[in-house]
Amino acid sequence: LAERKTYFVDVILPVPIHRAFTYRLPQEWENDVHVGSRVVVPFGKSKFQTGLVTKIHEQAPAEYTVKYVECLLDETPIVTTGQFHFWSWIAGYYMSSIGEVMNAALPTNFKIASETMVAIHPDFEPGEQDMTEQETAIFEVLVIQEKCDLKQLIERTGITSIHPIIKKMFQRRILLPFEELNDRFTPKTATYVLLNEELQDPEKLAECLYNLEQNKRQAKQLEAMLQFLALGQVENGDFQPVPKTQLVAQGVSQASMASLERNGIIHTEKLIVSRINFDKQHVREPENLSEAQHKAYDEINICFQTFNTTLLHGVTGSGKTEIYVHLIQEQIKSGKQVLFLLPEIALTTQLIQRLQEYFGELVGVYHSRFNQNERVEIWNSVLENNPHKFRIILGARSSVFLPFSDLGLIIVDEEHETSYKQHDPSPRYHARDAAIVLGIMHKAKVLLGSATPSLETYFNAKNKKYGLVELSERYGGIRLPEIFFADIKKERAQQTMHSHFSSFLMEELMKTIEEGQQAIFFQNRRGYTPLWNCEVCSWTPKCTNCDVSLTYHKHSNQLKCHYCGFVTAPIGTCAQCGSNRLRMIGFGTEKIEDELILQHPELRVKRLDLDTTRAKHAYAKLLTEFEEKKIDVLIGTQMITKGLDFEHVQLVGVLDADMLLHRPDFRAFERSYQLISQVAGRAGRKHKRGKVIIQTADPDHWVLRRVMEHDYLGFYNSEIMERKHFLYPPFYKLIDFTLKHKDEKILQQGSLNLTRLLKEVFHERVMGPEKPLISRLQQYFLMGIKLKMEKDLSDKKVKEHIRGIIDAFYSVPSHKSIRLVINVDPY
DNA sequence: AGCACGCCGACT
DNA sequence: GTCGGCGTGCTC
Repeated sequence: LAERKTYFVDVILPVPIHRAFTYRLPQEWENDVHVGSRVVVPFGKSKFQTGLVTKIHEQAPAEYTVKYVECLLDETPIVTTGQFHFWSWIAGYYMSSIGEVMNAALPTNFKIASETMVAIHPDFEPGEQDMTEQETAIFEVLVIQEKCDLKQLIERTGITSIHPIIKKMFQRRILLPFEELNDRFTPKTATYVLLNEELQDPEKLAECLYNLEQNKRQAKQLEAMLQFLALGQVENGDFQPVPKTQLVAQGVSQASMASLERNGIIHTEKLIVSRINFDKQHVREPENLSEAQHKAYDEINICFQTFNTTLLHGVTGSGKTEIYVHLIQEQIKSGKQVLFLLPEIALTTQLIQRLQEYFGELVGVYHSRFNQNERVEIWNSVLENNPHKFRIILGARSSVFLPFSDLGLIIVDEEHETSYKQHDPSPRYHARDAAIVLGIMHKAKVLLGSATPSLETYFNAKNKKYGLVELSERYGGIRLPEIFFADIKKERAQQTMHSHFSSFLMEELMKTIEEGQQAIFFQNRRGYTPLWNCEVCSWTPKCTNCDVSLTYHKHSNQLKCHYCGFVTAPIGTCAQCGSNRLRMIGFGTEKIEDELILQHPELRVKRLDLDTTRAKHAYAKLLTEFEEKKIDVLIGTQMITKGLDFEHVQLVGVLDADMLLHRPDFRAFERSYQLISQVAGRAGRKHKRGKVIIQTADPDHWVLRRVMEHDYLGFYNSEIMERKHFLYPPFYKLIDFTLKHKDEKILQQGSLNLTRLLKEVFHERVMGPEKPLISRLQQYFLMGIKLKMEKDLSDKKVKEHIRGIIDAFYSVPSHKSIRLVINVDPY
């Protein structure tokens, strides 16, 4: 009798532990398990988790008793070996665990845990499928409960080994993971015209058309019907719904459609316009490139021969997108996959639509706030390298994690955007930098695009690490806006200020409105007043959980903490000295809105910031209203700077440039240059040059001068000198350590100890410990330590050292309760 | 990161 | 006397 081998699997679990977990594999799955298959495993005292198999072996661990794999979810891998390499790079470089990377990479619906909610599949028809006794038991619980997590389901049904059954029920589309509907991005609906059911039969349809033809009074209806049939016809002779707007565009009148509906031939329905499926019939050829665009396109291709990564530095409105489209087209022709990265907010814009018009269903949109089932669908489609679907992925930062196997090109649009850097849950990766590494792994080319490149990127391009292509001509000959300064200091002295508005700005606003045009006011701060201040003792109200002064929101009449969400009622008297002389310092979008309305009640003023776009559809609604000229002045935070083009914006006002410039952060000037240039780019139309007015107390500030002259290179040259002088990126690499603890004493001691340990290895490269700007967040005191390192230090060694130091740090009992956050390349 | 186990204060 | 606070240590 041959001896049976026992197999074990090493599994990645979504926990911040730098260790592999070994499980024993039941015999029944020995032949089906693969590296890259998901398994459900017991983890901890009473929980289940989804893990990913990284290794199959026969070495039984000696020091502990191994648990069994509970359920094998995939008979074929869902993650490629290439992805494992990429994940390890992310984990190593950004100092997170591989489990955390997995967590960021996999769509939620891939992960089944004890707390996963399941529900009955909406398409499930009762009686259609035979169910076992156990399946029926599960089903019945869900009939009553609608949704239920797996832990409860085990309790209610008494089935101990529930995962394999759930897995089958998912596959048979009886159940699905339950997902809360996301309000902000609910599916877009449109009215569609459909053929009535009985006319789907070709004979009936022919008869119907004949009848229409016979009756001269129904000529219009016949015409409408023929239009409809032409638009709706698909290859196999069936008819699909046609958008009503499309029929109207073809000249079909509402009246004839209504008649057809009355005669029982057609009907209309509100249908969801799918974001990922696109009608093949709309595919059209990309526009031809202008001469300048064509030149840039050729240069990019030349750069790609020598460089993995190339920067396309194109001024706003130079038509970078058209160049991207042509590059994508080339990749598609040679059968390659394309990844197109965009900042989170830009994903809601016209760009998606435009690409879908060119590439139809080859375009897939991958966005954390889209439906999770759609995400799984895209994942699987990319994984199987389906040549007809989702060859082009348009996505936010997390789309670098898709299972590409044949990637030819990665485009990172608006490369300088800070939202490419993940902040909160670890891994704190930068999608642009990760994309470059991904490109190298795939031998794919990477194109970075921006009108205002990050210093790092431009530095690399200048130093021949990346290719560089400049596109300085605006498409269609539209001129860059003219930029002026409103000297706040002077106007204050002359008393010509109208509250926060200079008379210069107001005069220009009135001119703009008289000409029937629109204006955008930019103030990068929401709320009403960021600071209340007692005139007597200079006390300010602060958050009880964070070391942050509270922002007053007038509309809700609340004092809010923008860091933890703490809310309290406004106070009339100083809590310290009891005086009632509280004055407001600074201003946010809300106050701008209020005062503009107060001064000009005739203007239609709206505000676009986090507070006004939280509600369902609010963002899209505001934009449409603005587009339709139902708003004269749109006041907004940086949300309005992102990739939106409005036809009628003639004036852009930057209300407080100084606030941007004087932030205590080494990137403040860079951010200011980028933000102001971006808002400025919103001004101007086909026939008239736009105007930008920047309110500042220091109109001679060199950064503002460079903005005014549209002189990126000049800005870059000065700023890069500063960076070099003060040992900042791109010359030096930064790693931030943040320690958190509820007890300030313990934190202080811990910070000093960690600093000492770091200094033993890194010496003068260690800065701190220092109280960060916000020294308390959500009841935790914070302490910061910075590491500034020469670029040529071995990254691997640096991180090995840091690992060792952290282990040494946590071996001290009193440090165990201190939380440590490491941020590599902080933004 | 969760989460169970375990040791000290304010309540029936 | 207990219920529950969150400090500590573990997860194959």
